[in-house]
Amino acid sequence: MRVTPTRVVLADDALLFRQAIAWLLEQHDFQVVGQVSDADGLRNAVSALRPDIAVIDIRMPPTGRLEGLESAVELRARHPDLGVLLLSHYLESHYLPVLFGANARGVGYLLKERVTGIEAFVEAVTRVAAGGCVLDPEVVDLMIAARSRRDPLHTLTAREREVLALMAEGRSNQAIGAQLVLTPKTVESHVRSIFTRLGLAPEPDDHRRVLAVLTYLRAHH
Amino acid sequence: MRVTPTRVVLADDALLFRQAIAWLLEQHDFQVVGQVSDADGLRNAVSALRPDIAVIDIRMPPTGRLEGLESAVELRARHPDLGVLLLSHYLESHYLPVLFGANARGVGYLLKERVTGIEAFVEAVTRVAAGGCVLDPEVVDLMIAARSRRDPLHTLTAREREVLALMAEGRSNQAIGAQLVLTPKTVESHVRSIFTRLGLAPEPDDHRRVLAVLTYLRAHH
DNA sequence: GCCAACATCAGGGGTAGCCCTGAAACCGGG
DNA sequence: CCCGGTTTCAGGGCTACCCCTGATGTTGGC
Repeated sequence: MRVTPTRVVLADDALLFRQAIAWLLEQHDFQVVGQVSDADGLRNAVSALRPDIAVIDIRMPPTGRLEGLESAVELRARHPDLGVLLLSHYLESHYLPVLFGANARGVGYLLKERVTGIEAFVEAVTRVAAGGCVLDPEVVDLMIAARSRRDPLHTLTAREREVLALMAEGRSNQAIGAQLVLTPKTVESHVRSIFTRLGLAPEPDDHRRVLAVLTYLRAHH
Repeated sequence: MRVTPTRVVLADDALLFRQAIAWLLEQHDFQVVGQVSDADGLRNAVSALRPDIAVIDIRMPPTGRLEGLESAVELRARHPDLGVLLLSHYLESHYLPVLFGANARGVGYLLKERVTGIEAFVEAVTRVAAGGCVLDPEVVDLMIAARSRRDPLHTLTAREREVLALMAEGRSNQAIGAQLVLTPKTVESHVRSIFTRLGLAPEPDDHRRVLAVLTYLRAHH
């Protein structure tokens, strides 16, 4: 009952891997309309063939550049309806925000070694081609981490922000407790909670109280 | 052999004192071209008579205003070559920075009760009229105190600033020692020295490490 | 109504960061 | 040449700040 099969363009500089994926996809009723090995080819193929989805391998270290990611960003801007599924060995965090831009429709990012099975991969291609969003859990973790890096104070509770504000004024735990009417133990409890929430693990080289104050000051310009 | 005597304008609301100073200066080959008793008179006299120097008494508490000081600031801005010698009973610290502004050429500030002798006073008038700078030692003390309040880091040694810079990055004493090749004990020694130099007494309500970091950050915008 | 998150606090323990004194080496200036 | 300031460090002590677990009451959402 399939009227038109999903049209796929494959981008990968490794011929073998490309062929393998193409064969795999065609076994699952996809139509691989083009295979390219570099960013220019990808651009041209998408413009000429108008596929439903581009499956792009980001092959970077140590040889290649980030051209896969860069052209992915470009493609999403130029072809809003195009699905883009990225495959990578590593997690390239730098381009994630710009890649998703405003919306996360028709985009995917999978880590190769974490794709458990063929079914999961095919499922991902289908979902992305249909405008869905498929992200490796690790990618999700990293993005929320990045968000909380942008405004780490939003992860704190109101009370914790009060305590941190006083810490940032150079007050001692004793003084904080006196001002907020808390026992010293409770102040310590809040301080500990602040540390963990700000992602400040107890490194021997860090003075976490100062680091917490610094993040607080940065968030308040 | 004096071609033109130094031309002086005297400003003081007390007639007796004014006359006494005028007589004293004329005994020492100065030419007192004008005597005034208020700020307006001073302004007009300087504009009309173009003296080399204005000797101004700041007569304030409890009656008068700070008009002497204010007009002194104004005069220095309007007449860059005019010497201005201020006489005061008290030390008025508030106007000192704005009084000196960019340069301290042709300006003087003496405390009456600390003028030891007539020779010293005459010498001061001469120096200021010639574009020099005469300041009571107490004034100097107060200015450097103000400067060290404005930039407390200048009171630190080079090594202490290195340590404080690392503290301001949230590093622990251990990490600081490792980076600067110091034993932990030496780091502690520097930290203690930084505290005392920044005037951070061991108050139970203060977290001095944070306070030291804050002053460091303030000094670096 | 229950569960999760928050806020409060206690008990009990470790140690980094602080205190003080003292001392040695160096260096520049009166 | 000695003297004050800087830099380096040790010994010895104290406690504020940190860790962990666990308990209680409150709140808000499903």
